Amino acid sequence: MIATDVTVAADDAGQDRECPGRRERKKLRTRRALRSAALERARVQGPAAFTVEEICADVDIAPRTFFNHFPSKDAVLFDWDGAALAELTGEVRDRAGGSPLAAATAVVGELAAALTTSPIWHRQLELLRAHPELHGRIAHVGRAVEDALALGLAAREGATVPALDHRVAAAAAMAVLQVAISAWLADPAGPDPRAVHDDVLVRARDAFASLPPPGQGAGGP
Amino acid sequence: MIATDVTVAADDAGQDRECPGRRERKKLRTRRALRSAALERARVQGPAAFTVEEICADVDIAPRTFFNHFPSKDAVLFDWDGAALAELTGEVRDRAGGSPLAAATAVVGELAAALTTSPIWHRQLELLRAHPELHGRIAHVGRAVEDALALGLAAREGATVPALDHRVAAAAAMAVLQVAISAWLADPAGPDPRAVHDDVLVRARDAFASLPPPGQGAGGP
DNA sequence: TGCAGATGTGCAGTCCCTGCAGTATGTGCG
DNA sequence: CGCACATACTGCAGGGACTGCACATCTGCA
Repeated sequence: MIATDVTVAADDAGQDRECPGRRERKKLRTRRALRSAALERARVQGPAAFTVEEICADVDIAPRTFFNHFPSKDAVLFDWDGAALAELTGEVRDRAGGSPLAAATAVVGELAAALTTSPIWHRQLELLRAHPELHGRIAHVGRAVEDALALGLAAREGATVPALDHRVAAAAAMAVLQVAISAWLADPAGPDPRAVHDDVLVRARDAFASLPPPGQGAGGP
Repeated sequence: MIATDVTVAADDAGQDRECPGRRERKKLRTRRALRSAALERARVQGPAAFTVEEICADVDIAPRTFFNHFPSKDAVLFDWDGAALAELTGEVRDRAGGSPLAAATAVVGELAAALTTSPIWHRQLELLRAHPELHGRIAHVGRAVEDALALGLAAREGATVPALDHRVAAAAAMAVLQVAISAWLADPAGPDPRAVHDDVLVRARDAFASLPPPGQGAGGP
C-alpha cells in the first residue's frame, strides 16, 4: 500500500468547499485518494506501468468502482472536475475592467502562481517533467480550461456563448501558460512560474506588436 | 468492404514524394489505405465504433501488422508522419526575413489555406465537425506541429534548439490556427479557413496591442 | 544467387473499459 | 424511529486495444 489516508488528507487540505453531506464528502475523499495513489504509483513505477487494479487496492475499492469516479485511467492523473472549471469561469466573469485578453491573462497569471503552492499541482508537474510523453494525454485538460476561460469572458459581457474575440483571448492566454510551464519545467532552478508567465506574456505582446498585416505572404521588415 | 483501393489512390495523389524503392512505396500505400479506411469507417459508424480488425480486413492485412504502422488506433485518423513534420520545419527554416512570429504565422496561414484543398484534411475536418469529442485525441498532433514550427524557427537562425521566443511564436501561431479551425468548423458556410485565420490573427494582434503590462493585476481604465 | 535487414503474421496474454444486475449505504420524510 | 427513495459500490462476463515473441516472407544489395 503506497498512498495512505494521511497523504490524501494532507494533499489539498483547505480545498474543502461546501460539505453538502456525508455522501458527497466520502465521494470526494475517494476521488482524491484515487488521484493521490495514482500520482504516487506513476511517480514510482511510471505512468504506463501502474494499473487501475493497483490503485484500487491502495484505496480499497473495487476496480469496477474506479470507473464510476473517472472516465479513464488517464483522467485520474490530471483531473479538473466540473466544479473547479466553473469556479475558474466565475473568477474570469467577476474580473471587471480591461480587455478580454487582460482579464484572461490576469487569471491565468494567478493560476501560474498557484502552480508551485498547490501540492497536487506540484506533484503533477513533477510527474510531467519526469515523463514528457504525458504532455499529449493532458491536452484535453488545457482545452477544458480554455473553454472555461472563454465562457467566463462571455459571461463578463452578459453573453452566454463566447464570441470570437473571447476565444482568441482565452486561446492566447492558454498558449502563454503552456509555453511558460514548458519553459519552467525545462529549467526548474530558474524564475518561478509566475515570473516566467509574465516574461512569456511580454514576449508574446512584443512579437505581435512588430507583426506586419497578414494576407500578402512574407513582407519585408 | 467500405474503403477501396480506388479511394486510396485518389485520396492524395500527387503527394507521392520521392520513391526510394518498392518497399517504401508499399509501406506508404498500406499506411494511406489504413488511414483512408479508418476515416471512412469513422464517418459511417463513428470513431468509437469501428475496430482495428475491421479496417485491417478492409485493406487485407493482419491485425497485428496494424500496430507496425501506427502506435494506436487513434493515431490512424489524424496522422502526421515524421517526414511531413520535417517538411514543415524546412518550410519555416527557408522563410527568410521578418520576425519569428511573422514566419510562423505565414506558414500556418498557408497550412490553413491547404485545409480545404487537401482531400485528406477535408475528410478529417468533416469527421472532427461531426464528432467534437475527437478534439482531445488529436491535441498531440497540434503539439507535434508546434514543435516542428519552433524547430524551424530555431534553424532559421542557425540554432539547433528553439529559444523561448521561438516557442512563443510557434505557440501563438498554433493557437491562432486552432481558434480559426474551431470557428470555421462552427460555421462552414462562412469565409474559407484562410480568411478566418487572417481574421483571427488580426484580432490576436489587436488584443495584444491594447494589453497593459502584466504584474500589477487588473489596472485597466 | 546468397546474405542481411526490414516487414508481415500468428499466438498468447495483459489490461482498459463497459453493460447489467444485485447489494449496501446515505438521505429525506412522516 | 422506521420506511421509501436515491446513489454509490460490487461482481461478473465480455469486447477490444495493445504487446512481446517466434517465425515466415520479402526487398535491397553485393
